[in-house]
Amino acid sequence: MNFKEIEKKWQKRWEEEERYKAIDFSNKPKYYILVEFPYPSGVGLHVGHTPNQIAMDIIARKRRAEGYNVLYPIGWDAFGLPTENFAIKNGVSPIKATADNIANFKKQIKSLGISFDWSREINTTDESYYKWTQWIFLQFFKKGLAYKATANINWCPNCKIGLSNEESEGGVCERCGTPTIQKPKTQWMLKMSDYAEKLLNGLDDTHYWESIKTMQRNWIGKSEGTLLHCSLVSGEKFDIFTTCIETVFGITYFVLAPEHELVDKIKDKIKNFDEVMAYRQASAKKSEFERREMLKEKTGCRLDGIYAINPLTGEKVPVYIGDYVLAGYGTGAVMAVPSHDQRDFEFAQKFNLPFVEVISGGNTTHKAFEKEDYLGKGCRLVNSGEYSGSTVEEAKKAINDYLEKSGKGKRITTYKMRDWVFSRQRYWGEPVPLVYCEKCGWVPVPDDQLPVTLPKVERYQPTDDGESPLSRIDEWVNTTCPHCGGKAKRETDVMPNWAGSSWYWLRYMDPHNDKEFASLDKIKYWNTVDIYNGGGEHVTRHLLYARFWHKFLYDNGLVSNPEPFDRRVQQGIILASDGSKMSKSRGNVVDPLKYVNEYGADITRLSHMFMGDYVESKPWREDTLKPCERLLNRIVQLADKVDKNAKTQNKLILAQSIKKISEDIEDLKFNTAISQIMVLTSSLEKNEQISEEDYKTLLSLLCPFAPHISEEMWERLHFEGRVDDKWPTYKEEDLLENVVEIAVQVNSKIVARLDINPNLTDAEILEFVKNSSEVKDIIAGKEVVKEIYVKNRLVNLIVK
RNA sequence: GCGGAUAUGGCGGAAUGGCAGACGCGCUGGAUUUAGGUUCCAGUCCGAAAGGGUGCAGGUUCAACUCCUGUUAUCCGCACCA
Repeated sequence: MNFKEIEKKWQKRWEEEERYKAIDFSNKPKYYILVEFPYPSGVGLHVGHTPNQIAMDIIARKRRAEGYNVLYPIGWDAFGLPTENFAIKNGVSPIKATADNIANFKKQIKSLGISFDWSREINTTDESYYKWTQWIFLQFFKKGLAYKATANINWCPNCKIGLSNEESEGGVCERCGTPTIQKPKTQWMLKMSDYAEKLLNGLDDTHYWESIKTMQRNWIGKSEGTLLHCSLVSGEKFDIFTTCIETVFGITYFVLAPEHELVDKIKDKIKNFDEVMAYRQASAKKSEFERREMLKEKTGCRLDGIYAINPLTGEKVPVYIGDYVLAGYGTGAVMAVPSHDQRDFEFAQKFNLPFVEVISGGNTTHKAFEKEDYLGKGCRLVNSGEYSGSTVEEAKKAINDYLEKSGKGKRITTYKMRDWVFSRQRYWGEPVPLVYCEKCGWVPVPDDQLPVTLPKVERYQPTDDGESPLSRIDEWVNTTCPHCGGKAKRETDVMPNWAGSSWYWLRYMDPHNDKEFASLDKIKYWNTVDIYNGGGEHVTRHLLYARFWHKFLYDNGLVSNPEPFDRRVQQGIILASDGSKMSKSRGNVVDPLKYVNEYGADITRLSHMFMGDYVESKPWREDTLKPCERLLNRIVQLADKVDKNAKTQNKLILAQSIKKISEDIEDLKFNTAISQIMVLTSSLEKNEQISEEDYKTLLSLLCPFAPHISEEMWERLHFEGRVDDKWPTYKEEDLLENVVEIAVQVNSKIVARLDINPNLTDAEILEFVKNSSEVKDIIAGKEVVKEIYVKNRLVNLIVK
């Protein structure tokens, strides 16, 4: 059988008849399947990308056969660094590089016979697309959710360029190896923190995997605690945040983040200010990466001559700065209770600071007795003044009440999730559609002037002072203020790669609309994405950004549903054969086209899905190709046995297969679904003749996995209609068996396997088992104290 | 350090708390073939057997790959969650 020729024929036919086009407002029930749209890199589509498209294609094809109006679209997430760097290196324009890469990807995807609705293809770098990315950004701006703030960027002092985290991995510049430093830069921010609570609560309305919900919850990081107003002996005030106010009597020092503003305020009073500044500078040089990696060894610096007062005890304690305290979380300052916080414990040991145990019941000689250890265990306070003797829970409440009454502090909720740094000083992104006017400040570009198109530049590199290359084009930068008509300058930063992917599923619903990003009618019809498949690496950031944008649009009446995705599932990463990550630099990228050319699309698809559990990451392997090829050849040969006059002899195995394959597809267990197709095929092969109905069922079950050959065999045998016109169903009664083998245990040990009639009552079966020759002798003369019968599975007799 | 996951034959992997190893790969033997390949048939967790066996140590249960506690290793993500 020449699979490749058949596949070309069917792919052409599907395209001509627009077979997989999703119909707006169809009367059929809708089903929206989304795969993360790929980044069209120069490496080409590789087998790391393809499983998700194949897997969702299987679901899409099954759903269509079941009578759904399926939306299964595809597009390109094409802005961003890889293409920009490729452009710089090779001296081609990113526009051309993107177009070339997309053409390549498209060819590869089409060769696999994925049933995308190509009429809805989108590309984040098209002006007609990013016009709306800019427009949505302006809605954030108009609602006060886009603001300017100073944030650190990774800066290479040698290349004089801002680097992404990826480009400065390990704290060194990827290009020249120079250690990077943290450089403050004014940036656009999106106020995601305003949506923390909504993003948290909204998870309850979704059907994401529980592990994904947990990761999002942890990322949002809601934490309820106490804001405690503290002051230095010299009078200056500062706040700290703690979740463990019950340990307040155990404070033996305070620690501020190195960048904390209080340090500047009191610099005249710090005796060792030079030393403090040196520490601060050393910390600033550390990347996030280093701060994380170096925490085995706590570092810090005492503020000599500075003491703070414990607001509850009035006690005088020293103050330190230390970079284990982060400026961006809480208040950038902590109360240190070394007996009950492990980080404080380590810091105190290093700097020889005192320990005061205030929660009894633990041992604090070698490590801290932390809240995880004492909460909910009825532990009581000690060394805590009037609170000594109270339980932790009582004390927490009483101390908080006292603080609120006395004005020394209050209960607050904080979130770990930070606002989103939304500027990049780069070229290949959506220009931020704002202009700055001396008189009017930041003014949005009016809707009728959108999009602000990305101008052509000669050099794609940022400037030496770290500004976007757009800042070099004076005639572009200089413009007039849309508000007052005076002189103004355009913002030269562009948006991050994440922007275009934060609303793309909405554009698929109405991809050619030039009046709105998508019409509300169509949004109402397609509504929530029913299943969204992507990589585990996007579970926190992309998924939160996307939900954030969607919720913002919902709050402004622009979409009809509060959550964008109902189900979120993820595929395992396909690694190279040796278990390492696939990447161009390693030269271990596997091109699916290679297998399509050699074996054809159907076998390539089957072999991808047969490789193992879809959800687990695994190395690429080729040894699943052969068995899948064998399977298809066997199914083709089986056609010779099809006989118009034959009657079905396979009710049971067919019913079992329909049930198992249907359920397995829903559960993303494609590997076991294929196993069942193999089992069914083997079973049918035992027949001399096969009825048309039986063979049709086999082809329909195979179709989502291997659509080309299924269509072809259906046509060759002149069956009516098409193979995917309807999904096979079965009758419950066909699943009933006449004889079932059960295991028989005595004292939980298997002693026999017996065939039983499952229609007998439980009592009859137990009687039958006890009287069987295999069991009779073993239990003779003993007392049966317990009898367990698990239907159609086993009998366990407990005897004494 | 934190968060999420994973651990089963020579290999990939199956198993609503109920017969561990489905389905494959590989391997062994046989048939077909001038030969190789293809295809087909049989066997294949370990052990001679009694038995043993799902990373390791405990626990719950008539019964544990599955649930609980602890522990180790590996993978992914990360922004030291006070």
